[in-house]
Amino acid sequence: MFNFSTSEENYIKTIYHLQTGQHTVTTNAVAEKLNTRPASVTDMMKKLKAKKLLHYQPYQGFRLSHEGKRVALDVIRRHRLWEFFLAEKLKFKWDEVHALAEDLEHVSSKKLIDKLDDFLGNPKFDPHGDPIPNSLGKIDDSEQISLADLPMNKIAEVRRVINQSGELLELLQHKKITIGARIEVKRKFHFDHSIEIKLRQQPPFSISQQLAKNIYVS
Amino acid sequence: MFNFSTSEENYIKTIYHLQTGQHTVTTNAVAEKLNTRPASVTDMMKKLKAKKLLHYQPYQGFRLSHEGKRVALDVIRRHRLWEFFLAEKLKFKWDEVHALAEDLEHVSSKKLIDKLDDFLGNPKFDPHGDPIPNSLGKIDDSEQISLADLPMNKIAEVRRVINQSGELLELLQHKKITIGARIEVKRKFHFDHSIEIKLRQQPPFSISQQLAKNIYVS
DNA sequence: ATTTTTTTTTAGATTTGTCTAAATTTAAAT
DNA sequence: ATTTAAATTTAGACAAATCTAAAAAAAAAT
Repeated sequence: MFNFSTSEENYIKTIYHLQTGQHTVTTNAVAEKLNTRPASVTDMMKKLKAKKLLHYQPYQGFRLSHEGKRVALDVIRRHRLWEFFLAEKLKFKWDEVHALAEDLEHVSSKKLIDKLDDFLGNPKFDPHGDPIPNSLGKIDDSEQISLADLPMNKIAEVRRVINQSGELLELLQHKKITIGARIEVKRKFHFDHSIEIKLRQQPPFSISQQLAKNIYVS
Repeated sequence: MFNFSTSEENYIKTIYHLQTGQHTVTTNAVAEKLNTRPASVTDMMKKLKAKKLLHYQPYQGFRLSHEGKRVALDVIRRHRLWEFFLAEKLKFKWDEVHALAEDLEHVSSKKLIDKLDDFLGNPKFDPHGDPIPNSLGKIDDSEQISLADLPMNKIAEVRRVINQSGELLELLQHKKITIGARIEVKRKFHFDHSIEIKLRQQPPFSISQQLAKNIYVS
């Protein structure tokens, strides 16, 4: 386990997010994401290649190495845990937490992050619904779908809510729909697309399509 | 309100701690505290002088300006709030929090720190017993004395406990002596220097001199 | 198959914060 | 009052991370 600069961590994290499937990540894409110039990206790629954090041949784009992914997941873990902390404990709005977590994520004491994780109750998803890697870098990759698209009689877990308005939160609270709750669709009414759902220890009740679309489960 | 680099903040904070009374702060003293070389200190002093954060004439030492003190208190506020958070919420030992807070203190969003302050219940003292400046930079400068030295029949407030052993904490918990509790010395026994104390809503009871010496009040 | 355009890299410069070694100033000692 | 020692500053260099402008390579268009 080595230590990386804030700048290195930002590049690694960005590449992680950009690299999906087999595709190679391009210089321009990274430059745009990080608001820097392509030349700066090339400079950093040389550095990260020398540190064996990514595979890179000039003009051929790059991909993170195994070690690079490990570092990326570590940064992402820190980021998402801080986001969770900011939203859950400090009552920041969902759209405010990202920018603050960008700074906090670079404080990299492993012990600090693991204790923070415990303090927060080992959350599995951040306030945006993105999964939080555990201390080994393992990430829950189960797909999330809208409750409106959940097949009938399949039990799923509430992961997140898209809309962050006070009105929605009030409604959820009243219906006792909380993050982590197990939920099941019992019926679908085609007339208005409302659905009847069932929570544990409760009789079934129905909710509007509008609400269902805002709730994501997996 | 401007923004300062981590390095600038560290210099300002260090000078604040070193400057007591009328004395001027020396180049060597700062260099030693920050583990840098005197030449680096001189370089930074020029920079901070240009930013009007301190008064400085070559070879004459330096003192923070009004603005410099404001910045210092802001950094110190952030540092001590994070220390409180780490000790109180994440259950770090008192001797572990300082190093971590050194990193966290440079995340400087005012809103973040004010929300953290509220979340922690607006603590007045950090785990080492040092006062936490409020968001305006005002600091509680009341003296702290050992409970063993508190005059009789004078009500004081428990500020901190020197020793951080589990044994001591266990004893304090049993006696229900907590930070912030109002406490009063009722009698002093000269035989063994034990003292009889009284807490609110409780009958008086006595504690050993050894314990009293470890409790600081103000 | 060229030419043109786009992408990427190189070369050289800049800023911040640091350093070493030498020069200068101040303080201490004789 | 000099000399010596200690503290401080200057001069010049370096590493990290960035930039601009120019060169080179790859991709797209004719």
